[in-house]
Amino acid sequence: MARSLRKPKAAGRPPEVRPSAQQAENLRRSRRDRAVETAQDYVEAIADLSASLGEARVVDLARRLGVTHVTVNRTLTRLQQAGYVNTQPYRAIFLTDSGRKLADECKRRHQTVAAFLRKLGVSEKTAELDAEGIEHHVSPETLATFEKLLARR
Amino acid sequence: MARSLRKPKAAGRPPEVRPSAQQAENLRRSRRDRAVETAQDYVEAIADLSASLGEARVVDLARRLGVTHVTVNRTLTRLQQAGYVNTQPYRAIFLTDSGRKLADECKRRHQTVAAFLRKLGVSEKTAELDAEGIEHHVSPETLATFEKLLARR
DNA sequence: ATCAACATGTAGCCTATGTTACATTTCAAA
DNA sequence: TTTGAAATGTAACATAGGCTACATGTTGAT
Repeated sequence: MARSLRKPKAAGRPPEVRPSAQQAENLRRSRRDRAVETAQDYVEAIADLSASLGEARVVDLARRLGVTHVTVNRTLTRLQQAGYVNTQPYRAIFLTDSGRKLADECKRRHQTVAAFLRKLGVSEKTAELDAEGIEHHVSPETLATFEKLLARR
Repeated sequence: MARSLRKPKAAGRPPEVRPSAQQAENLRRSRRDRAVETAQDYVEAIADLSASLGEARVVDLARRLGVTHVTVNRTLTRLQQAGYVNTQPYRAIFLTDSGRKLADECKRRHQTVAAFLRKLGVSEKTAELDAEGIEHHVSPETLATFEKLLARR
């Protein structure tokens, strides 16, 4: 009843390599994306806080992101290595040009996704909630489609 | 120029507790969701492989998910603890009732999202790619909206 | 000018998810 | 029936992202 562990020499399945490989690639990308999601959430939060409070501090970021200041600290170290932020001990956090650019892209994408969902009839709260997760997985093509549909009507 | 580290006693910002707290909660949820994303990807893959090959084996899963068999192995251990799969050493992997139910939900959600994107005019390939990442972040309300719009027209 | 309270930093621990390298088991074929 | 290649399992390591507990720095108020 159970299939053998080894596939028979010549028999085997047809070369179903493509679909599986394609899916694997999709999932791999999906995972790889996760690595940058954090960076995006951080730079976006830093940009917002800088705009509303004049500067971004560790505690504010922690509150905003829903984590402890320790997590914020460690992540900031990596973001600095990645060239997105400038930090000095006990000082406020500033975005680099690269960080600011990323933040702008993220904000725009987030707003587009949220606006699109609202336009579809999704409630304000849910749209915001879902956009938070979805925004990181929307390709340029899909984003463009959203924008086009938002412009119409 | 730099704002003080401590906020002035009474002055401070207005109780901007809500927006920030809400955002933090959204992000927290977004993160929490990640924990189950893996389970969903796995049970979905197992269901598909079982359907197409008669059973799901570790190598097939690894190929399909784009990871090594080691990662698959460890994850399966946790999925078994979570009650989604049944495994025995050197044997094929089987979904429990609970696992099958989860897989069905995921598949349905994935197909809905992909179909919705295609209907918007997104290309086949991109729709599939984006759906892979988006599906895990679509709330029941948004999914229902997608389905409603798919039914129309 | 002092100092207590708050912000920030550090040490150490945990889980999830990846990896490579190597050991063990299975089974189709010689 | 033997056997070797493929499948599976295990050991040991790395990174990302959480946490608590504790140490250190800063500064508004006294």
